[in-house]
Amino acid sequence: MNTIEPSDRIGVAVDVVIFTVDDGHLQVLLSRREHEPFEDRWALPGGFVRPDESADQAAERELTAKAGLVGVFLEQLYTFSDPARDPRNRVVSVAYYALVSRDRLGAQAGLRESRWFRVDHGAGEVQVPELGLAKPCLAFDHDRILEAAVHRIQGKLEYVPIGFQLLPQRFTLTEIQQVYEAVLGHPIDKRNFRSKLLKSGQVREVDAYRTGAHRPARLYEFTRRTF
Amino acid sequence: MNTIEPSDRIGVAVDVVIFTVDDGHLQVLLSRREHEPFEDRWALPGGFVRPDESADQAAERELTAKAGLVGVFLEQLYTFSDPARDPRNRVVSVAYYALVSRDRLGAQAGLRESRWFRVDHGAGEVQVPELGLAKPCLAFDHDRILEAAVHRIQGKLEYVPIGFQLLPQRFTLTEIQQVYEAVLGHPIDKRNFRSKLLKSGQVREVDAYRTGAHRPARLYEFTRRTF
DNA sequence: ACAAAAGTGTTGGTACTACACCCATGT
DNA sequence: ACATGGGTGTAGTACCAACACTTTTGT
Repeated sequence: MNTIEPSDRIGVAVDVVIFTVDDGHLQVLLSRREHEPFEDRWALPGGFVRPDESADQAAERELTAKAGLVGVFLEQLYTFSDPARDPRNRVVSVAYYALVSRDRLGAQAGLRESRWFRVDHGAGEVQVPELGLAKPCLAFDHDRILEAAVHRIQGKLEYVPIGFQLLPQRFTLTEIQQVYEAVLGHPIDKRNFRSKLLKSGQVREVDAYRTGAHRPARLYEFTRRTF
Repeated sequence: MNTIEPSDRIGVAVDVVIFTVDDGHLQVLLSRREHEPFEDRWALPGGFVRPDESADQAAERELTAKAGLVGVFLEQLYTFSDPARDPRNRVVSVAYYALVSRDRLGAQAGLRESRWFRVDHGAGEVQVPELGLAKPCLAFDHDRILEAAVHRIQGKLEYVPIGFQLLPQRFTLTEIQQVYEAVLGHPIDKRNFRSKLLKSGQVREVDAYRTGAHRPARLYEFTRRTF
């Protein structure tokens, strides 16, 4: 118990659930696997933790390597350790989730056959409609990881201001409402949403308007800029 | 990236923060380490995950082996993976926390030089007064793990009914209030606490009284008996 | 002029806080 | 009888949900 036997050693990986909101829907970045096991199946971006880095660092590294993203919101989600979760080797996965705004997605997201997929979660069930309704639709236990990540951001959104991670620096109140609706999966009353958000002091109005096909919309920014 | 090199393998351990409430205070079970590193220092009970078990199973096994506890509330907390957290080998620790009622603590808790220590957390700082105020007072990064566990149960207690895990099946309203006060670290108004708890439907009164030195107190039990 | 999204207040109900006195029992 | 913990209600405030119309712009 005080020394580590080789047999006690286990592969440690990170998997990152990268979310964005686009087109009024929650989206997740998936990569097509290029190797066995689960070759050609869609999976969460991930990889092994190196001997000299923490899991947090490994997750950041994955984020940069697989999605070209630096400095985005990233938090640990849960550790998945079923001995059978990888059919070949014993691998424990420390799962993370990241939130990215559309405007930080450049051409990078085309790297390594990876794409954004819409995530639906109407009646409790979390689904990736493009991949069919039958579970599992992802490699390994990534369906479970995705489901846990969706539940986490839903719960967290209600009491911590993480919504702005999914928005550009300046945004309209309608845009932030759409983010909330996409994450929570249900419509929200416009007047209640706006008055609550403004009273909370999380946002401040700026002297600019988003101009478009109709009446221009006032722009806002978050008061606490993190990172 | 598709096969695991020996150099990618890392020791995977679990550490369990076992809480109880006694004497109006939150208490944590610590074991004295019998080996290097940190020999003779107090530490959270823990051990390596075996090749054929999940981290959850390893945590349950530790709970039984180190504290004689079976079937108690146990949840994953966070995974600690700083490469320097163990000065000798690379070990990632999946931390858990457990909640136990005093009445389930038998003579078992004397095993392997382990004892309960009071945990204080008045002004945000989490401290084990008996071990002094200077940090670190525990082995490895166990101070950080303990702190994270205290924050977790404080947050969770406010919106999920986990308080009854720290109580015997039947209890008085004063007893459950003392549990809340011990965990949250501040006094609570008696009338507000009672009316809120009763209105929530979490408890049901039973036809029995706790008799003692003064007026007998009505006993209650939780409506949802888990496990 | 019209289509489309922006913007704006009130009302009723519910939940939370603060607060002080009488009751039942053992000694 | 008294000391000790058990038990109870109300009033003010803050938050939440439901709800519909006017304004501004581009076409």
